[in-house]
Amino acid sequence: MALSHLLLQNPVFSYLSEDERNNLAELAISRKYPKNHWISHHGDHWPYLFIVESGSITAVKESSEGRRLILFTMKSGEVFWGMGFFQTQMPMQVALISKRKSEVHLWSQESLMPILFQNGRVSWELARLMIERMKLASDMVEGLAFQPVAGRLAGLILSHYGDSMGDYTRRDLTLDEMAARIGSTREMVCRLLYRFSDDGAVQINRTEFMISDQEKLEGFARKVKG
Amino acid sequence: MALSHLLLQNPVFSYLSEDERNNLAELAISRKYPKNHWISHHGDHWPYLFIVESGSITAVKESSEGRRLILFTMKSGEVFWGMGFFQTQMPMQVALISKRKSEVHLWSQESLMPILFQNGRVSWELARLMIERMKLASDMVEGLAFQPVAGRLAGLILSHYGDSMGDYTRRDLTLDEMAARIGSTREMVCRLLYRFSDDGAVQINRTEFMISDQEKLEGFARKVKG
DNA sequence: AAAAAGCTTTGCGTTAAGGCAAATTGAGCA
DNA sequence: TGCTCAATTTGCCTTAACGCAAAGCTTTTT
Repeated sequence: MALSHLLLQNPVFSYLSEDERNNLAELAISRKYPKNHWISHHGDHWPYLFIVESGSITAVKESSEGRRLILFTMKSGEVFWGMGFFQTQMPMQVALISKRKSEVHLWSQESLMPILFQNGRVSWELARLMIERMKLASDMVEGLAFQPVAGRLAGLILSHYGDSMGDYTRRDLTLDEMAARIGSTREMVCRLLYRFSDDGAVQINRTEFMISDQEKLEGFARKVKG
Repeated sequence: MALSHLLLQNPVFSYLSEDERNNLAELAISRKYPKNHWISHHGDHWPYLFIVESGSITAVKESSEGRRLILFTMKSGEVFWGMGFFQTQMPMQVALISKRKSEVHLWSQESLMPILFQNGRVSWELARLMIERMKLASDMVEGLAFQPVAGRLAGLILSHYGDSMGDYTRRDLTLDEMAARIGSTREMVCRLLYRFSDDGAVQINRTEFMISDQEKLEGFARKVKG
């Protein structure tokens, strides 16, 4: 069965004994979501922890004026939890949305807590995972506070298209998606892409895209406000 | 002794047995810092966890252009840790600075880890504490991404001067400090304070300050970009 | 194949945020 | 008391970041 395999591979749950793992697999609630399903909303009480089986789930913040900020995306094998899993009164800080047809396995706080109390190593590894998320949040704060929009966009391009350096690739992120990842607007993103192009850092047309000068793009990414 | 008392009061370490707590107290490294001492720098490898005995420690990010962002301040009884405490390779994301003469008790990763492995409840409580920090980071991200500077300043005023609603108080934060807490500049803060004053939300002069209309200030705090 | 829907691109005007420098004022100290 | 130094305040000017709306392409649907 796929779940026990996921657990065995997992950097947190692999520290359970085989029995405990089987027990855990029993307790799991498995859910399938269609594309673009809202799994939870900002403000919800949602005391669950889950592991992604397949598909992809994004964590998103939304402003009352309709702006979006995409914080991160989770794929197969990744673990996430609602704030309410640890702090009973605390509501969700983000919405969770399945970007594609996805399957996840959930545990409620009550069902998982005994296992965590019993097993310090697993709790520890969970804490390590939280540190990684903290790092993401920390980087986001730093970007928003110190970098101009152009710098954040350059960083996004490098991390997202960094592999296909020098080749023309299909543009697989819409302007709106890019904007939501850096906290800006589609128009700004469009203008900046062509500014990067004017500077020779990238080549771009309506459907394709290439990083032509990594150094230059890194230069943009390093620029700070002030 | 003060440390064992701190540990007994602490929401994390109070779950240790008395023996374990005494053992923990033995292992602690106690340090006194003068005012404005840099305990660690951004980028350091700093694998420690600590509890504040007295004074106050602030966590700060700095940009290469000299901008500052104050993330939070810790006082007596509060616990914090460097990223390296959990993830050996991970450098500090913030600098730690003692704002006043302060004393802290530190534990290195090696000395504390066995206790955490052994004691799932303590690890769990530590995870809960991390969730609280995550909430702070989450709020900061939301503010930076969605609120204009005026909104962030209004929020700061409400949380910092909210107690002394309606009374003239000494201005105990400099413009630079306020600016560093909301990710802006002293000049902006100054102008906005007087704009709030023009709108009747606050009263202000060079040395004193009063919230005169809480509702109005909350109105500013609620405004969002877009 | 035509039409609709969804993205992308760009011109134009506006506002928020910031930078610099000079003037002003307090607070602490010689 | 008078002086020094740090913090505050403000005028003036610049730039970054938008917002809107009109085109212009692609992709999907009918």
